[in-house]
Amino acid sequence: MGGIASNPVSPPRHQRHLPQRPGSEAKRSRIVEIAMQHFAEQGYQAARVGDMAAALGIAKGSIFQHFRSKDGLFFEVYKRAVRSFPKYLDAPAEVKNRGFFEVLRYWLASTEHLLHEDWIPYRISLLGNYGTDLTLKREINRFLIIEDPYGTVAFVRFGLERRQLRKDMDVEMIVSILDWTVERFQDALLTAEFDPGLFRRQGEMPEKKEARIQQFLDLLQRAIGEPVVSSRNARLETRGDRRG
Amino acid sequence: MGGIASNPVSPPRHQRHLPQRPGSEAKRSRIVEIAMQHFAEQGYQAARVGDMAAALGIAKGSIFQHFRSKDGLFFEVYKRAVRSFPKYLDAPAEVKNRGFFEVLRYWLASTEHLLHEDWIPYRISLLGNYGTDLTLKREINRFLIIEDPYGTVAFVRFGLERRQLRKDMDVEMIVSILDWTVERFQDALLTAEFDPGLFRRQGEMPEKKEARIQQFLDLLQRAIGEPVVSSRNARLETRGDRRG
DNA sequence: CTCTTCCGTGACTTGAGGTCACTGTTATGG
DNA sequence: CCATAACAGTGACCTCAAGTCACGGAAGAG
Repeated sequence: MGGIASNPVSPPRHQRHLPQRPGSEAKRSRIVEIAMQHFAEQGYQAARVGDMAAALGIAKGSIFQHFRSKDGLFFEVYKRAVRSFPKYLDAPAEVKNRGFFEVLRYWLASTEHLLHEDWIPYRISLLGNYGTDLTLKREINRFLIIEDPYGTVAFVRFGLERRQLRKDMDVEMIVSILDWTVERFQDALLTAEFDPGLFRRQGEMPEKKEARIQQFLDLLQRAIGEPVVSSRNARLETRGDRRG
Repeated sequence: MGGIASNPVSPPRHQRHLPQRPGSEAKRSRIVEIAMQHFAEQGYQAARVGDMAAALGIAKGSIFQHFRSKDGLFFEVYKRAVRSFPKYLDAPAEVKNRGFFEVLRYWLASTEHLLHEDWIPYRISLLGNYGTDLTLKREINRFLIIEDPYGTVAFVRFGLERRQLRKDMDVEMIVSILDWTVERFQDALLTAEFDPGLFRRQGEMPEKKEARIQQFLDLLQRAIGEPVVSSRNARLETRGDRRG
């Protein structure tokens, strides 16, 4: 060493400093908000950081002062979008009282409505799931595991406590299956009208939508639901039982 | 607008002419082959068209004579990769004789092995499914629907004929479910060792892999399998029936 | 051998992400 | 109330990769 101890400028890392001043957080937030619009409207690649800066009335460089890169900015946008979604157990109490699969039905049926109100975060999550680089996707998945933003784990526990889910599978497996299929089913439902051709199959959705949801719920119930034993203490009173 | 279209389609005027000379197809093929390597190794964004040209010993411009854009080139690469995979019903005859779910088990168990032999096409399909732009993904999905490269539809028909799949669901629904879950399950199995952290959950895979496959098959069988009616001409002799 | 058609080329253009030395701006301290 | 330091913001600038094009050479056809 032997340098002058008071020299604080020694860091060879010319790492850009993260904002620290009070008003800074608000600015970051504004950037994220505008960026979300742009990403949602244009897609990841086509969205231009320069345009966002222009829309904000600031210099492009300023954006890179707050976010290391376009990827980093998108990641922040993605996190905000996903956090804005409701969790499974945010369903109304009377729905929750009717049990696991009714909660699921509730969300499947109302997603479309929520989407019409505010399609931007949905589009962002779609981009994050299917429309970015794999390196970013890795980051995103880590986030999803850590935060569990839809509260899937808690929801599965809820189902297990109510004895509506099988106990002979690991929780992990159930959570995975639920995540995968619900996500895809929802995407198929939604993109059928918003993004024709983006997802496969699931032809027309006019008024067959409810029927599809029913079919899907039945399927899930068979797959991960507690089996109905013909002669035992079947506590079915809380289950929304209908079957073709 | 700006579709993906790899083949420069019918120039409206004196646009660049598409290749017609005999040796041209072979050259196209060589480009796709090298491009596949580069995309697989670097990812979509990081792969450089210039590098591919250099590796081929040709000029960068030449690549753009055969493929309209990087996107178009990737699309061609993707198609080749996916077409190189076996179809469900390509399983050995003795496996097929054991029925639908045994065919599934066969592929799930052997995918890892196939992957070790040749990981490049697998990586490409991963990129196509999760790591490119949404516009490209739309093109990809159209292709998957039209070509059905894994023969899922035929496979489901096979299962229906053998009365191993429920008849109270549309074929489309079964195909969708199968596509979704198998794809994700496979990705989770494979990336667990090839791409740690890319996919969610499905913790350690050491020797529990077989158990996981079994669990997954059981689950699928409950979900889409023909229900086992206690007292009927249950033709179970061909089913791999084990249960915890 | 010549003419036409095609093919490959590489220098060039375009344009987006990202950087940096500098300048205003705001908070602290005497 | 000014001096000083730390920071926020700037925009000209850089880098680098996709995509273009006028040209020269090669491969048929006659």
